[in-house]
Amino acid sequence: MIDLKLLQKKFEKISSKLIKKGVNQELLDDLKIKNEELKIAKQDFETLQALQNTMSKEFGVYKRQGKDITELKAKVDANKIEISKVFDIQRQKQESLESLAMSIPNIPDDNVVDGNDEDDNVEIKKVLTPATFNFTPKEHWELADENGWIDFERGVKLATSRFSVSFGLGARLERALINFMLDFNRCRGFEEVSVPALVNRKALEGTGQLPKFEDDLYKMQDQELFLIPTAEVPITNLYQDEILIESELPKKMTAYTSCFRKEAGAAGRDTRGMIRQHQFHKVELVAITHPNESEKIFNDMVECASDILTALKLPHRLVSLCTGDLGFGAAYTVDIEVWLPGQNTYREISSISNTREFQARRAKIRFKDGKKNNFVHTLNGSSLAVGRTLVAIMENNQNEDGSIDIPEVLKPYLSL
RNA sequence: GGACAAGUGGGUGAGCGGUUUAAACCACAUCCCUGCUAAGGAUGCGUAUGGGUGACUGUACCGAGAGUUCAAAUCUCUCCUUGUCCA
Repeated sequence: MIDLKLLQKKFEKISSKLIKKGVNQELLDDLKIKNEELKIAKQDFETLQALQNTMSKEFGVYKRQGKDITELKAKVDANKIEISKVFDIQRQKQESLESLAMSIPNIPDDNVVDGNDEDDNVEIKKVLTPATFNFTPKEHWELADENGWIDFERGVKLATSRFSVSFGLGARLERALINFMLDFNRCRGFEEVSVPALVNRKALEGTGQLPKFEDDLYKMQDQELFLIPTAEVPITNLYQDEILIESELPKKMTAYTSCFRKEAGAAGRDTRGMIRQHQFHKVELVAITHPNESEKIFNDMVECASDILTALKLPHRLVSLCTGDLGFGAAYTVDIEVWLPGQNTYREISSISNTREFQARRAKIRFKDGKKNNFVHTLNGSSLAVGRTLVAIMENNQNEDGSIDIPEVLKPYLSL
């Protein structure tokens, strides 16, 4: 959640930044007015409440002294009716402010480039040069099919479209990639955790998927539980409602989970292959840090994900997202895009974001900063999307006969 | 699935509807005394939010939510969680 005090103080500056992220002006004006109104309503309520408390105490004194209480009771009763009226106003304003504030995205950092969509993102650097093929490279679904690694039809049979089944070396490669990535991250100081794949509403509100993006989540029918769209949700919320000791920071964690997304807004996009599936494997990095440290750790996380691709000898590039392409909770984001020769383009394989205190404020993750409690910074990033990594391996390592070279670093994981 | 019990500041743990302004102890912080593998004393010490330049102060919070009452940690109801004993 954005800092309402800060919004109030620097309304022009902050609202202009939020508008660049696609929030409309009226919403922000409304938020400002509601915030001011709530303050007044609260004061009204609290004044009456204070009066009520004093009178109640007086009541006790009267009784003890055996005094007549009829007059006092009349006053108290009248005040009580007034309180309930004022309280209703206050609560209604509180609720409407809260629901509005929860749907406002994070404020982009100053150095995020203005832009509307992914076309305005800025390339930071390229790593490794794509190989040239002396034949026309195939797309991964052809290769997956030829090698018997992935069966898209049977995935549809079992569930619905955008589900697939991996077989044999394809399945083993996925598992090898997961283990390789987890080990790699562990060596970079990220503690491995294993978390639930179902989480409650509060957790999703904490990281910002709710209340706005419920349409993209799979929800249980008989319980208020959702399948996680990313491990970021359970890992970050591990420390929800906690006050951490400064010396415990940073907390750096990595986890492998399946992720589940309805892909509600992506009808028609990437319908072939395993680029965009409803269920996919992902190894995630999350860091909970002191505010002073978050930028440094952010860079570590980008480097970690990029180095995994380098270790796999996969050409990729780093891209800084523009304001219009930033996710809901992110203050700034670096995407890593891997080269896919079959598609002759770079495709997102990792997205690393610093949410600064946006999620911490929502999930109430704080640390003792001297005498005061302060919000931590939370960061998350994929390292990496497993399915897309497999796609990249297939397309980049393909030979003319359709066979695929296994990356050296994975061979120990495959007992090859 | 059934029966019973419990949930109180960082921890342990008191709390007859109204001197509770949530005791006490531990931990922690600052200071004092002492003077060296110690020990003792004083003070402070929850969270959120509003007002005030500030000292200070208002309000809410005792698992969550509702109710009874002038007044609820305390009484009632529902739910959640944990524990124990059944199946």
